[in-house]
Amino acid sequence: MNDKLGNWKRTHYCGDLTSAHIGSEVCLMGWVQRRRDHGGLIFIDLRDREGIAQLALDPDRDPEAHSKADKIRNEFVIAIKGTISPRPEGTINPKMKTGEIEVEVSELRVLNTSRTPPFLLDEHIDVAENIRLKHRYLDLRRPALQKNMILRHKVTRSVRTYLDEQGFLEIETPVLTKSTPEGARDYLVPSRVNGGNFYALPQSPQLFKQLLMVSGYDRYCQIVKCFRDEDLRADRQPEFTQIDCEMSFVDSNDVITVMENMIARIFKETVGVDVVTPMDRITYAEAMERFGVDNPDLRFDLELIDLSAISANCGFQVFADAVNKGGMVKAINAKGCATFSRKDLDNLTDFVKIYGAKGLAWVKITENGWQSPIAKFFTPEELEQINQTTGAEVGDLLMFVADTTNITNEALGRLRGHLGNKLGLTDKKVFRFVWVTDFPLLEWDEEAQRHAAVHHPFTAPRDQDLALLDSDPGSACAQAYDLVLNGSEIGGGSIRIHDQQIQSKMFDLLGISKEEAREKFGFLLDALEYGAPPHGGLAFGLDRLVMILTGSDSIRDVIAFPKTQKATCLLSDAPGPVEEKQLQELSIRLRTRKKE
RNA sequence: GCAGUGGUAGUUCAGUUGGUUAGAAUACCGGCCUGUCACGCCGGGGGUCGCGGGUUCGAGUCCCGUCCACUGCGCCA
Repeated sequence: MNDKLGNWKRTHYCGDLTSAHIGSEVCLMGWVQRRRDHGGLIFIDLRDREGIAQLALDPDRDPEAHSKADKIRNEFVIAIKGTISPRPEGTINPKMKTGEIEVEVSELRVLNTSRTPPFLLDEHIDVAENIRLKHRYLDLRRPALQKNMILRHKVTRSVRTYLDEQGFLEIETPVLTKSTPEGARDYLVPSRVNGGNFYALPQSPQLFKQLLMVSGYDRYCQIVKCFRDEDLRADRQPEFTQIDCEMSFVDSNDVITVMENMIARIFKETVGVDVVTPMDRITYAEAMERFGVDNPDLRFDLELIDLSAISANCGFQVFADAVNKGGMVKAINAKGCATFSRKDLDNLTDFVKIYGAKGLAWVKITENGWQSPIAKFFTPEELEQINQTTGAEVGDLLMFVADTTNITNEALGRLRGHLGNKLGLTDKKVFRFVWVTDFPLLEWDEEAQRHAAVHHPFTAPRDQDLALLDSDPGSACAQAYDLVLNGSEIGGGSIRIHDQQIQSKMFDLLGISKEEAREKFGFLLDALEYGAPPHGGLAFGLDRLVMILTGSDSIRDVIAFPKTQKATCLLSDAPGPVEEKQLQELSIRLRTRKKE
């Protein structure tokens, strides 16, 4: 059966071996990636978290080890002692990091056997995700995921080193806390001792980090789990990790500077990329105008062009109506895309419809002018005006959306991103950062017929916009900033309100009564009255950041034990039912109970 | 909650107009093989066609329902 580990000590990781080790006696431990049995000679690819090394077992050199190797199968755990030797002439494997050497095995111990794994743990194997998730401990044994986990570790190590150097203190905040109905849906935890009452898991440590500022810990940070009970996406999990920071006696520029230097440090130390600082900044208004979204991907152009002025009186009713009803007409000029087929264009039309656009007008610019279903609606002068404004040249494809401002921007903005991908303009090795600043403070919630905070209710308005809170609150801008990387929001923050009176005014604007504010946020309002310093901060989404650094398409590939789209864990089968007794202790009676 | 895609051997997939015993590759098992590296050669075993119902002489294939995974919309201060 299995051998004992005995007093063997591992001397090297498989992946670390190089020709510099030739002649060394080594002891390796790991998993069998693959066994190649030539009848006489047996090769074993031994894998550990750092890589793969080839073991050579010669029946003449060590018959005992060779006969043990005969029975070894994939994913057995073995330990070997042997000598590093150069591979014979002509058998060097340039595809392997350790391909110049192999281990001449002298002794072999089988530390454990393995059932045949449900899937091969090779790089090139493609397995359905539900099967990977069910056997996550095997999936995590694959080199690709191990690389991701190791890189994730390096990111948090960089963050902690940098923030420590900058004088930040890592302080933990409660995980069992109070439900705040603003924002995302809370995960609730019933209290046994206080029957009928519930804790909430934090959506972010927002209030506690502000309290820490009041307490004088003027630079706080925490790498912290946050929870939001909302539906999942490829880049969204219900529990996720934030790099959370807060600083006192600072303005937006101070926060941005400290944070972009942290990002530069991370990129240098994890992927060896030099990030140029200071990073670009654009205002929210400019982002919407040029890109239609507040998280623009600056790796490519394809900017949105406003044709509202030209369209207001044009002969095409769809365009004119959109503008005259207060909406807008915008276009994208996809250079050289006049070759798109009718089917391509139909697909793009379906794409913009997802975002509420009623359709996508298009024009192919040919030698003979406009080739387009809408060409007949425009006068030659109007055609010329549109050509000039969009910079249209022969071979180009113009695409138009005419709708409300919001729908036009969103539909074309998303189409821009979609085209960027389709046209291969989104190189994953390129990292383009941009700070988006001056977000609106409030947005009008049509359903609730009141203002809602764009960021959160503790975000400070710009100093110059304070007066607007009384006259025209909807046009006030916030001291808020998002960091966008390659079209993905990786972090966001703001200067907070530290003046209790302004905070009260914000609650008024948000339609939160004095009583309600006291009940929900009383402890914060009180704290603001005891010498709260000016402060602000920011939180990065660690998972998304690592996703981009590793080039992953799914957030699940950078989380060790992620959840499915229905927020279940296929490995542990969570969530699951509980004993009736447990429910009784929690004063909970279920409306329905699944039959066991 | 909604829309789309998918679910057939351990795994990745094919399966025509509804028609013989549901195939391939790979993995697995056995045999052979002393320089392979996704080794090779020979042989073998392996299927609740996601689940439930219906139509039919006959369903992997058509219809209804349902479950699961993924992508997106709504949602996510």
